Amino acid sequence: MAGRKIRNMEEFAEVSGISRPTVSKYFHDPGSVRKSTRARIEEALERYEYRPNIFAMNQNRRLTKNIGIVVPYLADPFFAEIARNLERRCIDAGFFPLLFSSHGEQAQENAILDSLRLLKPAGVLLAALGRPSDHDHIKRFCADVPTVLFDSYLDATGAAFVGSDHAQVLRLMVDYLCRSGQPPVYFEMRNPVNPNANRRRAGYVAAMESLGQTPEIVRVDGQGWNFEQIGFDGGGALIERGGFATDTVLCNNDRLAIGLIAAAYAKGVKVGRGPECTLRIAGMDDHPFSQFTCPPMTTIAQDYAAIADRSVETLFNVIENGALTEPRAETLFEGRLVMRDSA
Amino acid sequence: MAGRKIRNMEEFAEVSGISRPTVSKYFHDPGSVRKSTRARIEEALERYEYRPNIFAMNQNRRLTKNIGIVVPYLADPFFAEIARNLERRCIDAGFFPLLFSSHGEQAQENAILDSLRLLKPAGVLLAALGRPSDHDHIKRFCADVPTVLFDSYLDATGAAFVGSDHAQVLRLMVDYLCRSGQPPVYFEMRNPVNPNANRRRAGYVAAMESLGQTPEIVRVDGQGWNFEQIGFDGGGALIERGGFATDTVLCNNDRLAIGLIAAAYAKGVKVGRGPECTLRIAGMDDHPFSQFTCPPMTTIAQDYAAIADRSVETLFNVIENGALTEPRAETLFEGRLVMRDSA
DNA sequence: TTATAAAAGTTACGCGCGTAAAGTTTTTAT
DNA sequence: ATAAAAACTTTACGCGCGTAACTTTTATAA
Repeated sequence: MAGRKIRNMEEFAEVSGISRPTVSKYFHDPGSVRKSTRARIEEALERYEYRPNIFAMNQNRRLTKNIGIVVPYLADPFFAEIARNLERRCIDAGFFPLLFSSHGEQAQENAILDSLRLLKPAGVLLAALGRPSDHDHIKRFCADVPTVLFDSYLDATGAAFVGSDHAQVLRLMVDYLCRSGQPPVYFEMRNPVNPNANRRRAGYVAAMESLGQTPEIVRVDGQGWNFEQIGFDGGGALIERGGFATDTVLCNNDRLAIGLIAAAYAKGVKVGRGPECTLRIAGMDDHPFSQFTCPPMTTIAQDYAAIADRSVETLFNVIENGALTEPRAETLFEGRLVMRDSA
Repeated sequence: MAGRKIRNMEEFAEVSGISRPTVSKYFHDPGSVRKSTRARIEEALERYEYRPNIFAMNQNRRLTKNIGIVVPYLADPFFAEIARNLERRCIDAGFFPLLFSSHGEQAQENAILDSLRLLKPAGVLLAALGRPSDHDHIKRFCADVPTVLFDSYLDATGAAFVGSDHAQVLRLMVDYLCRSGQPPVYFEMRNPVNPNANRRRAGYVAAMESLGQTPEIVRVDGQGWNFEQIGFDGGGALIERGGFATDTVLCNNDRLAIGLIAAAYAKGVKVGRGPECTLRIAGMDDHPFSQFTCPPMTTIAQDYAAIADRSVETLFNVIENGALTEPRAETLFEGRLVMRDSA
């Protein structure tokens, strides 16, 4: 750690006594150079603390080490948690993750994809906005860059899809709720920005019908990603107007459920399974905060780590071998019922 | 929107009938070229949809348009929300934000700073890990890159600091709690990773003493950033062992309070100000979910938007004029008491 | 119309690195 | 020891763009 400052690979090659192309090779793959050469480079590396400029590297490389990660809304803890898992796995695999949030806006999503293209990423992990997305734009992007879609389903786009099996998830939850009490009413936003809303609703309807129950859907107004607030406001109004068709509510996602549970508390409605309770509320996602609602929320856990693992793994596969299967590979993870006290 | 694909500025210059250097000038500042030239370029721009490669631009530019944003832990909604605000403001100002999370690890923070240096960012907005940070590493970085620190205070590092006035915040909260009931016990983690823990504790002690009260601090064990869990576990154990010295608890931050409120609920302890309540719990930060706890949390709001605004504004100032003031500028925002029902 | 300034074009080099080709040295195998 | 293979060095060019120096064209003024 000393001496002159190293400004580029040329200078570093000089002080290490190795030619620049060989040094370049070393950084591309340390195992590709002779042991004695590696030793000399690594010794110099300790003395001079040089690191190649990753953005200059990417200029000529066919395969860069950049991985783009795009989520629709990063302030949503679900995506924050997924992103955290994805980043870690990319780093562990020697890649350089770059994280972007579309902030719920199509223009932003498109802009991110455009910028990402310039970064020449080895691959991209994309959770699209869903309905608000510019599908053509995304498709064009996927044609140029190896892309694995996750969480948010877009038809026939990208090299692979990793998400959750909403049909199974809803069946699981609806089964449980019907078995343990009154059939659930489904609670969602009227204009859902959440990318999976439609599939979940369909899953609910199918599950109810297969049990011989009539589906009952309640929709509340609200714009944007402030789900808790929307659940709180809409739920509160509904409770005041006499409550739901049954004593059981299944929310489209945990954040909506968090709002609804808070609304019930505010209105003095006891939530839970106990004898003195008059409302059961269930969510979906096993949001990081759902275990801290009062009462703790019964929900369906998505295996964040597994989704992240499989997404990254699939992407690396696509990067190395190209999109193998003609109809793109789709991995759907099953959910796990997390029994807590709210339903 | 048609014709051949434009691969670089050279090709675009060709189809627009303008020389490449002039085109380059146009992209640097559209107003710097003749009106007729600008018209021709913009016309070609519509026909061919070309955008310069931002990462190649940055290679030679003195001042790039990249802004690095670094937060200690992005899965924490507080930082997610701040990051969202910062990103938006950078985009609006024509910059290109790049977001990184240190994931609570020093090695990660250092690696991010190293990579960021290569991006030749115009400036960096850094919320450091705090205690776990490699202060020397950060200082060296700040010497090379215009950096505004925010939220997490590091002594004499960076060109400016924007954060909150913990002394004022604690005074406000302690005053309120003492005035409205028993004096608060302070609840925190034994080994806080949260960067502001020390200043907050000091603020608590000072505020209590100025009111003639004896500070009482309770510390719970726990590692990492899973604050709710730590608050839940530690708080639950404390409640079982007989509770706190007074009936009022002030938590180091909202997330800890969320856990503690959940623990109280689980143990059947009524939280709030009402006559039947036996525990008051207050937090700090006005975390996005704090209004949905049961009961809704009384806390101190930090003005996310103002902090983000000022941070970005300060950074732009530093970028344009260099670090003006010798002792770096420090902006401390006051908090606002958010009276809800938990205390 | 002519002088003059401003803008645009031309040419050339540089950023930090990838990478291919050709020649040289070292290692491994025979 | 000798041949073959492997690893290295040298040389040179390219990525997409910034930018400086110089020449030519265009706009403005007198």
